[in-house]
Amino acid sequence: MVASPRYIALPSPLENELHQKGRRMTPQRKKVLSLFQELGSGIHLSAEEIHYKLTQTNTKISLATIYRTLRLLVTMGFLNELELSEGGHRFELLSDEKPDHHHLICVRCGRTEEFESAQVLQTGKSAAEKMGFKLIESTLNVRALCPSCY
Amino acid sequence: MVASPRYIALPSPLENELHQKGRRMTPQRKKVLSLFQELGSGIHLSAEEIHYKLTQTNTKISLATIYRTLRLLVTMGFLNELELSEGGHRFELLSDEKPDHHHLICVRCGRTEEFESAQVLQTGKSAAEKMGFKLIESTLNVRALCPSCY
DNA sequence: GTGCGTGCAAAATCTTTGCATACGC
DNA sequence: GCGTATGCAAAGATTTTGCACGCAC
Repeated sequence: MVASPRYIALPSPLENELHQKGRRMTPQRKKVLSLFQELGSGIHLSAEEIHYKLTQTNTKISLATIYRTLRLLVTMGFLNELELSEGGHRFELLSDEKPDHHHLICVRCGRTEEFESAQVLQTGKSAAEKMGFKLIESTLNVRALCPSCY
Repeated sequence: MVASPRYIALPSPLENELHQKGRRMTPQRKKVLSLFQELGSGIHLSAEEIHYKLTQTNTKISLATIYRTLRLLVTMGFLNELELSEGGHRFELLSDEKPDHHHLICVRCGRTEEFESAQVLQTGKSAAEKMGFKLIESTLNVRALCPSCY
């Protein structure tokens, strides 16, 4: 399946958001978000990996700033924080094209595939309603072994 | 028929498992598993919480031993390791009665409820099949706000 | 110019590990 | 008694924070 990359609007949504809250667009923040956008919405990165990749491209940024930026971007809804397995959290770009995507994780090699399911959203919704909770999101993690690992 | 009140010390499943692998049942391991069994299968504990609770009941056990024991019990299939939110991993007793249970988590106060869903199992199964993976388990995490938090 | 953001290093968490001792079997 | 398990403390790994300086606006 070939999902054609969609073009993003002219004024950066991140910049707009920041300015509305009296905060600033900086080269570091731009770089972190750009990295995710270049790699696409199916990619999961750790703070260390982001640091490494940006350093490779001659971007000067400290790990502390990356952590602060990641927290900011998650709070603002640009990134999603994942807790799939050991070795620290990972982050992925949130995309309107895939509002309801889930993870199929190979427990041996860590390979991760995404899939979508409207059913899951419905299940989460009714579970939340039944207990009087207000749904934010549902995430299905499927732990499995990939073809190469069994 | 009523036999004389003789108490036969039945070896616990954990003890059996351990002996089969040339390992040992120790008071510490007994205590950790007992704690989970006393609290029931819907309870999620962190290593620190386990340490605190056992220390409260005059059990002498080090945090390092708790970490080692938790890893052991997860490997042996007695406990399940959860990565629901920040602040470290949590563990829960695995129970045959609830093979397919999921989590409804309040993102503000951390309150966690469990629910079951055959649908989810099916969704995970077909996702795994479609990619040629072999399913181990599916876990649905529903992030939400509980009635007290909104 | 104001005050938010960054880099640096130290601190805070959470978890693992080396080693000598204790103890289950 | 043999060899695994434990306790302790130190080391690791990951993430946060205090502070002075720099820079976006």
